[in-house]
Amino acid sequence: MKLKNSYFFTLRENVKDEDSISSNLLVRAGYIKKSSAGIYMMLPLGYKVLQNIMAIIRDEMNKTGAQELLMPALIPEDVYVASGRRDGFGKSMFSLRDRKGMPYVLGPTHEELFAAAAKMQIRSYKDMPFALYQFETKFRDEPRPRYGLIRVREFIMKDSYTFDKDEAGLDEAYAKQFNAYKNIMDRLHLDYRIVRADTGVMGGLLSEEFQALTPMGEDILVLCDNCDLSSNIEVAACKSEPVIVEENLEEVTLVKTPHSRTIEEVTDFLQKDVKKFVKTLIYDVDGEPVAVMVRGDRDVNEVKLRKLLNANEVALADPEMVVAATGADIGFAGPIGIKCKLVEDEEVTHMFNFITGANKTGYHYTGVNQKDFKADVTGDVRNIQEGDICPVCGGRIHFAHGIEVGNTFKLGTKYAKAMDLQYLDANNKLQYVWMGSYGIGPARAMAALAEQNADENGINWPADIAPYQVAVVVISMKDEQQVEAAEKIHDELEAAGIEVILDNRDERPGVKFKDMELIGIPYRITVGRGIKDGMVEFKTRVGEKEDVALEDIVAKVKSLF
RNA sequence: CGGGAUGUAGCACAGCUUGGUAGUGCACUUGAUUUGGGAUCAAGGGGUCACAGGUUCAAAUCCUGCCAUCCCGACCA
Repeated sequence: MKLKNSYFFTLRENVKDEDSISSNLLVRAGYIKKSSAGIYMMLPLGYKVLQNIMAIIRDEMNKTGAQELLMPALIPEDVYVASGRRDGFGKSMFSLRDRKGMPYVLGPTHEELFAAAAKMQIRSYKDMPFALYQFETKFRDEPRPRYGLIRVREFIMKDSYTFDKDEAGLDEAYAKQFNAYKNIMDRLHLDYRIVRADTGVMGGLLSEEFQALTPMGEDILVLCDNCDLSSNIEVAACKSEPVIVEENLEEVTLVKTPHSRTIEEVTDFLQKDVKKFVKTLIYDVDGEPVAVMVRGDRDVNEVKLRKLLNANEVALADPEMVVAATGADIGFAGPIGIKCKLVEDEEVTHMFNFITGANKTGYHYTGVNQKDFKADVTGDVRNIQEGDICPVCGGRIHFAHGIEVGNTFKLGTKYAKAMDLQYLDANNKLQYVWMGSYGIGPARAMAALAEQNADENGINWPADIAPYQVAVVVISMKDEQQVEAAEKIHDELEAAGIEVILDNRDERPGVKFKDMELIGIPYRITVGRGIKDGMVEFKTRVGEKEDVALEDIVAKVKSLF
């Protein structure tokens, strides 16, 4: 590829409406450009990287024996109504009507259509197992797109689906896909962790996420200093510290706490350790108010709460619901005398003589103990924190941040039941098909790689991901000898199947060097004044310069691949 | 969906308070001098000041509405 007369541009400054290292670099380097909120143009350089990533994914998918196909993006709404997921997705589905008024949606994920496809194949247990996959554009109307390619509203996803006759078959298929995902992450050179996660809208038996580690990642990964615990915070179990029993139980005392609503305000006012407080939050659980008690320095984990209560939707209650449940303004809720269901975090049962709201505006109770109220449900409903005890081994917990690049689900028979996907077993009995689904976001992988491999000069792609492996920079386009030699190197490398970019623009050397580093080409050959002595210069993206004889340079570069 | 901010040249911004010829840097064009790490000088091109109304002799500037984008939160596969 020769730069002159090709589509290529870079920007010297950061752009205002990009909010992460990767998106700023990718935009500045001319890989992508925001078209509207959460929707991006994939420009030639970006599309090349994306295709390199997709090629690796496709290769690993094919190795599992999965077959590639392509589903439509435009899907009748009925399909999601039938599976019961129309409401689950809610506003995050793009929906539209055709000329006859028929409601359609733009597919956010494709379990339903794949189940329909499987239905055409499956009659008996002899028709399984098999696996299908696609690279398809997904549409999800995110409330808040951000971080460039990380959280977008339109993106390509590789999704695969496995179909088996029983759980053992699913386990095997899942293991195969899981292994392929590990290979993919390794071949992409991503620094990643695999964590247990919530099954969310997908439902099913098991969910594991492939998280690319980066400080800007939106997901919090719970890791242990001592064992191999690895979990998304949304499902990380908590274990309470050893209990120190306090013998002297105080009596409940009403204390005036004017203008003290938040935990910070009350702890400041009463001059007590925040761990002596219990905060009581009012949640709207499927329309009903539920009070949730956690220690003052803890956060409620809504995923755990939803599971504990077997609920569909959990959200903080609006002010009217809070006032109705507590009889007081927001900020004074407590367990004593609350007029709704009461959930107590397991850790609170180990606390003595603590402080709670009094359900009376401007007042709190001190000296509260278990005997003073009655919880309807007790369970683990808090977020684990750094420094907590590992629930598995007793070691200490620390956090990492990650970008969810891939996710694997053991769906079980949920979709088969919803879509009536059955087969005849060997005993001539109808059984439901066991499904797995597996997603990976190539563009997220691209952003995560840029995030993980950036320095002050730009991106530093792994060699087999970069849009071009080698840049040949001509120092002076007026020097025919240089131009001739550079073109020869370019042509020979290209003939050898190496992706090479020839910077033959009429620019100063500094501009060319900066640009090649910004876009992240791993190897650079500079053809300059040394050509008079038959020498060119070789340099890796982050390494030192090295003089190489012109006749050796092609062989040297070839030997790197 | 709540709170906040911003829309002025391809990019980053100033100008708005106090209405009166549309500005700066980068990028772009031409010329000269340069030429191994984002050159210098000179001369240029490029604008419906998001959009729609209103006030005014006169609106980027004041008022109303609207759209978009971003940030914080909520939400999130």
